[in-house]
Amino acid sequence: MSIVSPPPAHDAHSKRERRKEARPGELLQAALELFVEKGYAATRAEEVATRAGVSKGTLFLYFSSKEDLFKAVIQSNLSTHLMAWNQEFEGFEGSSADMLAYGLTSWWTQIGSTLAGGITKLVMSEARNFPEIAGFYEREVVKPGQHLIERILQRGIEQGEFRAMDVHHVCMSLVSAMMFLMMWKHSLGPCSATNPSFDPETFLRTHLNTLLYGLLQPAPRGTT
Amino acid sequence: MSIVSPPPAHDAHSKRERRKEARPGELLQAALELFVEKGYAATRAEEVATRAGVSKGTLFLYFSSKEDLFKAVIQSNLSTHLMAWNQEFEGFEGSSADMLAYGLTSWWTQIGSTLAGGITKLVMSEARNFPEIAGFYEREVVKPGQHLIERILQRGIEQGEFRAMDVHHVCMSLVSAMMFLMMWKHSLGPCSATNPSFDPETFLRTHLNTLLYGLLQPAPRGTT
Amino acid sequence: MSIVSPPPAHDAHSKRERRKEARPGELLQAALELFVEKGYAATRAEEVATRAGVSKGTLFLYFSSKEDLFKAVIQSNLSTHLMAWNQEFEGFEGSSADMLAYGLTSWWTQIGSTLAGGITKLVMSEARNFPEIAGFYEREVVKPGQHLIERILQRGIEQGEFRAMDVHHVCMSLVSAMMFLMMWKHSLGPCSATNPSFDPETFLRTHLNTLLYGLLQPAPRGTT
Amino acid sequence: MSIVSPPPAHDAHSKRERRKEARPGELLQAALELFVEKGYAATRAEEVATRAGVSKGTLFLYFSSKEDLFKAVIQSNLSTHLMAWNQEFEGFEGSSADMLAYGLTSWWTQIGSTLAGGITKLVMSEARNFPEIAGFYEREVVKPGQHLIERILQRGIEQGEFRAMDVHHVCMSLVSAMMFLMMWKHSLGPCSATNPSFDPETFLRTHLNTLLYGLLQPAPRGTT
DNA sequence: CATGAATGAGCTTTCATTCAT
DNA sequence: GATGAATGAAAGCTCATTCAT
Repeated sequence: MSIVSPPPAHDAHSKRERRKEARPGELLQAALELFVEKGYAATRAEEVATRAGVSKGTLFLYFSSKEDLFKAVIQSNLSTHLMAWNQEFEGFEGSSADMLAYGLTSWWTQIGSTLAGGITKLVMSEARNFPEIAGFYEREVVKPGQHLIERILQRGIEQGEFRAMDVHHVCMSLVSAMMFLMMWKHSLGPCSATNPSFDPETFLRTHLNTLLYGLLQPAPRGTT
Repeated sequence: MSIVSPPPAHDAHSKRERRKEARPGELLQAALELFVEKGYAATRAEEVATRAGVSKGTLFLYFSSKEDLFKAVIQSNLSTHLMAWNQEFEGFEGSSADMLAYGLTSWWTQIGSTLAGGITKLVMSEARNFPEIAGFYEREVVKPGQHLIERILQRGIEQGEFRAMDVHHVCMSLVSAMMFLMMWKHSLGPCSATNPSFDPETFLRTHLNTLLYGLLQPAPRGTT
Repeated sequence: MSIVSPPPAHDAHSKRERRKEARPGELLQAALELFVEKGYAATRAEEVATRAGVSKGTLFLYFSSKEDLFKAVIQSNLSTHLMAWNQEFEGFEGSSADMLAYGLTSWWTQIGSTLAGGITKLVMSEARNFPEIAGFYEREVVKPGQHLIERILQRGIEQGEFRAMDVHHVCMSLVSAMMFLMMWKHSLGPCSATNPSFDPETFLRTHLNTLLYGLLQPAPRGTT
Repeated sequence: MSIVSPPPAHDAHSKRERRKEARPGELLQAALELFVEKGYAATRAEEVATRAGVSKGTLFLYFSSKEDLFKAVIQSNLSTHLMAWNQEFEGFEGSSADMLAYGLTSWWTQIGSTLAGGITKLVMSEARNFPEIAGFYEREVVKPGQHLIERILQRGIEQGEFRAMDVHHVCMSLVSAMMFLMMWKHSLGPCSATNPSFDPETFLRTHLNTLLYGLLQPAPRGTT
């Protein structure tokens, strides 16, 4: 169940040929790890090749340039979990607040905290240099994700759980927390010895709770 | 009306000296533009110089290295604002909620909506490759910024406006919205024609309101 | 018959591999020539590469920096000889005076009269600017060289050939002659048409003889 | 009695004008010190100017280039002490051995150990790049120096103190010790923590004594 | 197909030299 | 004359890309 889709191994082929077919996937996996770890520019083509167990030259046999490799890495790794979540949404029975909590938790476990989270950071970092990728990412990830969250919010309103709201912008508030976590995990976080106690899951829970319950004292509410 | 270094007030100086005083500001402005536009690593030192109307060598007359230039860009565009805000905080008379609203608005007007907002995206993107800059940014911007917000939240609690909360994590919720805006504006935003209706100021207001008042219906409160 | 790295003995290799094995030697030879001719600082890395028949980049494939190249030049031209001489010393049967004579002659034949002699001049010239190289030279060449000479002198004393002496300083007297020759050959010598009759080998022999037998008339000895 | 010839100070001139006339001398002095200390290439033109108390531009008012400055430094500092010694030689009454000892001692005190010694090292280091200077140095310093030493040796032979010898080469043996000292003092010496006990004057004395008395045991002399 | 030696454009930084003031 | 801001030619080093083997 690797993020990278491994090619099916026809068992009639020799080991060597199977190896050959796996090459692109191995290279993509190596590239993914390194790009996430060090960034696109700072990753040398040879490193990718070495980690994939091939030589520099071979890399360029499968990808015409480093840029091409980058695009392939991103695209091959954006088969999002969104479809699964969409289905879960359809059958969910609990409150919409629970749904959000469940969604955020799942997201962090399955995406945010994994290499896939690094891809988001990568895409954000390189978007300006690779507009094509930015567009792809928005179409494949951002849009569907927003749609799902907005549906949950809408459901909450319709069921009387949530008060009326600007669904789109509230959705962004939720998304912002997720993006924040990914950027932190892959940018400043690793560079700072501070905030060592910062715990993503606690943050997510706090964020959601604050959004749900608000900060103001119940008492003086009507007063303001 | 540049954010960077005010024009010289002395009028007795020769044309050349006036140029000299203006140089650092011109270079910082050029660097800011190019860094935000193309990224730090992808911007050549000579480009910065050229855009500032000087030669390569002159850049290094004012900044000892490209990295030094980057730091100066951060400092002149962000650090200074933080100091000003800290002072405003001291004299602020209104409610803490107003204070947050005022702070977010000021931030958007003076930083978020300007090129300076791109610096954050820049730093996040390059942090792993330039740990020293990451450290510098954390020391000069993140820490002071968090400190300021947390003080406001604390003030709200002490004055009975806000309920007890995990100050640090709530602070992050506010920060996440700002960071989200900056990433959006400088990463995916410019690359996608979609979300044209997305309005940062409305988003900020919505975000703050949601944090303050919560999403849940007042009625079922306490029930959940 | 180059001093540097013997030609490959393996004959099963392809043309390309044979080149690869020869490269370091070719580069070292080119570097030696240019360094001696123009000085270390005044020699551009690319010149060395060009003279060795390769491109700039290739040089750095074999030597991680220009300084590294310099060290390798020292090592391949001087350090190796010292080790050989140390071994010869162990098996030498003749008188210590003969040993000195043999040593000086060998030195002149194998180092002093060759380009390798220029290295010493080179190191002396650049020592202040490249302390690390100076240290390297002292560790690799000066120390072992002095040690060898002092051992010979010591042997002479112990065998009753030489009278008691300040071994270290007498060693320096021998070294000074060698250094003088190298400085002369590579500094003033080539620039002056004078002293055409100056013959290094005769000088060395005279120097050693004078050191051995002294200048004073045997008669008035003890009187002074 | 500075090594650098200070221009005569006409007292009718104003202080400023006197300053102006002194400029070249001050620049030469500053350049001398820095060239000796750091070498020609490693000394920046601006450093020289700063040490002389003027600006970069002014340096080029007096010397058309750094190279020109270098030549001027060397030439203005080679007014050797040889004339004085030649005169002392004429009137010397003691033994020729004493004369050599006295000469070497004086030389070290007045030249070898001073900045002038550094000039020699400088000349040796840069001779290949400045053949003109090398020639100048040989004519003005080397030749007269050799001539003086050879005359002393000749006198020793004629007076029956010394045995017959190859005067020229023995002269070189003496010179080699002096050159060795200067190179050591200005090259490897300052870079090596080793040989801390190395004392130039002791070395010179030992060197001369060894040359005079030889190393071999008096007893087995006729035997060899 | 796979390799890895070789390439060379490209980048940051230095510093002698110029010239407007 | 004096100044010092500005210049731009180098130089060391990296790394994506090529291609002979």
